[in-house]
Amino acid sequence: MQTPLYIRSHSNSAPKRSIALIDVNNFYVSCERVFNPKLVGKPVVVLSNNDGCAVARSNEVKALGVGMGAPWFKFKDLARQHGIIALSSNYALYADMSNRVMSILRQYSPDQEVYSIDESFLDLTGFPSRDLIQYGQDMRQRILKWTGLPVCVGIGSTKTLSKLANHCAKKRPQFNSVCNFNTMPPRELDDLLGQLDVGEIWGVGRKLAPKLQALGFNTVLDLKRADPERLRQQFSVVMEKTIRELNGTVCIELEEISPAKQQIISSRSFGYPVCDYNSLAESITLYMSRAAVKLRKQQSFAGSVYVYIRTSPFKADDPFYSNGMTIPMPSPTNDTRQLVKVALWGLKQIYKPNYNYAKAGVMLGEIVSGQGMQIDLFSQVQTSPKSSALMAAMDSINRKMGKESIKLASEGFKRPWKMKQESKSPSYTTKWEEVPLILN
DNA sequence: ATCACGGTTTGCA
DNA sequence: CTAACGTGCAAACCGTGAT
Repeated sequence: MQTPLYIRSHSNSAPKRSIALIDVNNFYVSCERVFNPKLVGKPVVVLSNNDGCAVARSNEVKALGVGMGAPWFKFKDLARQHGIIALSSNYALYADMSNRVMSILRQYSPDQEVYSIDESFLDLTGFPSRDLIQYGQDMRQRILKWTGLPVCVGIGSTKTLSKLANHCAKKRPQFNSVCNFNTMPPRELDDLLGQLDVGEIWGVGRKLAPKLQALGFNTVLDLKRADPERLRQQFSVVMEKTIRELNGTVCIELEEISPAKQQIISSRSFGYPVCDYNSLAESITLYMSRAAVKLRKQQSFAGSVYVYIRTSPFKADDPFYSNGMTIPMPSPTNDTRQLVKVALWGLKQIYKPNYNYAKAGVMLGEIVSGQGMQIDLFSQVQTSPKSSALMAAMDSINRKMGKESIKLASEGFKRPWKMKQESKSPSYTTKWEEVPLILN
């Protein structure tokens, strides 16, 4: 079970970095296929919360032209024609599978940044560069064997380059799912970068790509050769960093410990339009409870609360209303009850009857750390021992007994507004009662 | 003219 | 059967009032 890990050799001069980006192919769809092999080879999409739009597509679905984020009701007909199987998202399953993948990857380097639910950076600097392709193949094999999930590995000297290498590993069969830019001859690499669209670059999206193209930067190579100073004027410091990273200068370091959030959001669209104050109040209570759990998990305190509600911007015949307000806390807190109370007060201020509300949410702001207590004299965090003991007890019970075993009564029990999830798979790995019995 | 601020918009994944 | 378009975060941007 223990595979030999390379011993990293450190030289005194700053070595060329080897940074790997490992990412699961079509992650949510692949998770579903692990537990339901009938889905293999078929066109499958996973829908966002509320069964709103496509957030993961199998290759078969991509081939049918369904874009990322396509609204479900708009391609339902196409789905029927081609037998696309649409599933609601099952975050309990994906989170659990993600944890398994991440802990396997952790065996391959002491320096890991978990970048998203399905992506991880590993710093492989000092590992013999020519062997890294084999090392990457090793990761792939092990993850496939132990979790059933297919991954691709991209390696480069910066995070931006490793992202691009990963893209090549996925799209270009000659790389066989592992692509190492660092072992390619410079000319060959530039030739490859010259074939990649500028929009493939990490941080260049829907808006920036056309702007860059208008300036004549069509390929990754074009941007790599751009003048970072000049583009910084025209765009921003982020663009300058991107260009330098394309040239192999590390500007974006691995963040092994994720920095504490400066703001924490919890919001949801409703399954059905909501008009009455009480339903809104229930949902706000629930969202604030979740936000407060996140806040305490990073051991912080919030100095302000933002609460907002809005109708659907898509329904032309319904009158539109959107409002929100920020409420400063007298002193930073992480007590659910106090935060909920303030949020509900805010809701009362912005609520107007007779609108069809489609979404509500809360945001915690002016977040300060509870550890360093980097707070000025006038706003000391004052947590009564009673409050923090209660919150700690709540969190620990919910950790042990499952989410929301204990909650405020005002969160509501019926939740008629709760989101639509019409075809969710069982939580195979986290809920016994949902696992189907297999007899014979 | 410049700054700090808060609220809003933009952009990305 | 209806009607139906996500969420979380940071950074940039922008108007305003104070200095």
